[in-house]
Amino acid sequence: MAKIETPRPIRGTQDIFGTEAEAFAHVVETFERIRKLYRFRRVEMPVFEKTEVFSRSLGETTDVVSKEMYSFEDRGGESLTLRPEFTAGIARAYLTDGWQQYAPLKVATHGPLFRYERPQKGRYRQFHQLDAEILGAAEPQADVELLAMADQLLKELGIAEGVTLQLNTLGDAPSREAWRMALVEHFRESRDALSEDSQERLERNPLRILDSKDPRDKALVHEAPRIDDFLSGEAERYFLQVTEGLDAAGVAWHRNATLVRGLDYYRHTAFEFVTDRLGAQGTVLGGGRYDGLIETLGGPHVPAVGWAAGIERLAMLVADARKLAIDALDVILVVEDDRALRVAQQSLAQLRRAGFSADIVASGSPRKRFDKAVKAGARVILSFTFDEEQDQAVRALRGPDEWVEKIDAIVLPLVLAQGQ
RNA sequence: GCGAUUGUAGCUCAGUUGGUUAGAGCGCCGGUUUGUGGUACCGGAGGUCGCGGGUUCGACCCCCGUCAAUCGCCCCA
Repeated sequence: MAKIETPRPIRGTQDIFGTEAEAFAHVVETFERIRKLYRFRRVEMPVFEKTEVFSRSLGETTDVVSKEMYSFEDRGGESLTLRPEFTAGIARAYLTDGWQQYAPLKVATHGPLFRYERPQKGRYRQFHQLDAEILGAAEPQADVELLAMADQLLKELGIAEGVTLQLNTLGDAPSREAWRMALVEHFRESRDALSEDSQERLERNPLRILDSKDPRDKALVHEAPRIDDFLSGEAERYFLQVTEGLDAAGVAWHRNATLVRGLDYYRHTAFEFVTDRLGAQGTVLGGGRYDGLIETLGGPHVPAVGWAAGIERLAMLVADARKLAIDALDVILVVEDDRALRVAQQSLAQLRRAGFSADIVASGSPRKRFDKAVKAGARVILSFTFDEEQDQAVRALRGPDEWVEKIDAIVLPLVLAQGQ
């Protein structure tokens, strides 16, 4: 007889369980609470979109679009793509669902995203992000508000220590373009001294050379032209207002003039919250301003800012910090004699209805059940045995008096009512 | 796509320079002890040693291939 082979999980997907799942839920719950404090509206977005939603807005040459998208044809022959990020889909909805009427609009969401990449620590093919966006707001105050929210989120998760906010400006479109050309010129001069990867980047995405980890590149990056020398007066003023706003809001930040973002649509403010506690995947939350994005989807000029945070990465930090409350179990029921099973089941149902978290041990060798119950770590152990003389089940409780009292008030009447 | 490391019981791992029938702890199941008890002991189920080739009288061990996981490069949250 042929053995049935168990299907394996898809590479880069995760089955999250136990402490990790609790940490994951804790991150999402904290985010939900905080986004309400900042008055961000909850939105639910589709997990897939027409491929062009992403290919147009992220830039055809970016790695995400050119080699990391899960794209497929549906039965109608249309090219669809599992979302690799939230922003593009939200921008699309802003146009197609008439959200322009609510501008400036603050929205928040979270859920799974998909990128075909080699999995490693803190990086998965199906991963999960929190996301917050402000659409239709050109003021630096919007950037500040978003960053303050991110900062508070990390603090309330108890993981702010060792996480720093790296902040930069990419300038407006003319500033960014002038800087880009100067960078290309600078790196071309010493092209042969660059790493192989960076020689490639020089053609495709020269800004990325700036945050290369290769020591050969680092030397050249050190002497590279800085964005500050290319900022227009307006761009400079904008950045100043952001940093002053952060100072006023009490959000600590560090200028990082070599911080760039991977996607084409970013302008002005760019930022990352970074830690060194997660190996190579140190970015825990990242985003910036994307004033040009909505135009690439055929819409009007709509200034916007947003960020996304990796839930898995946040959850790993939370778990490290052991900030999680263990599952509270109020009462564990033990059926030490199967003749007491009915009363136990009755009690279990009533206790749960009364709001106690409760579980039951009623299988395996009866003489070993009590030990199992003890190991469950409940506040109260409620044991059911059978009295031969009275010919009925009897209960016994152990635990702190106030708990025993409350629980017995529910259980005792059920025991007394047996057989009536 | 590239590199490094690792694949032995449900889990965590031993397994000598290649040598009889591959082990332990935990967990699970059963029994004994105790008898209001987180004890101790005994027993049981569970392995094609990731998969496929090769070398050898003989492979968990050596060689090749392959798959997977982990970590890193790239890229990103």
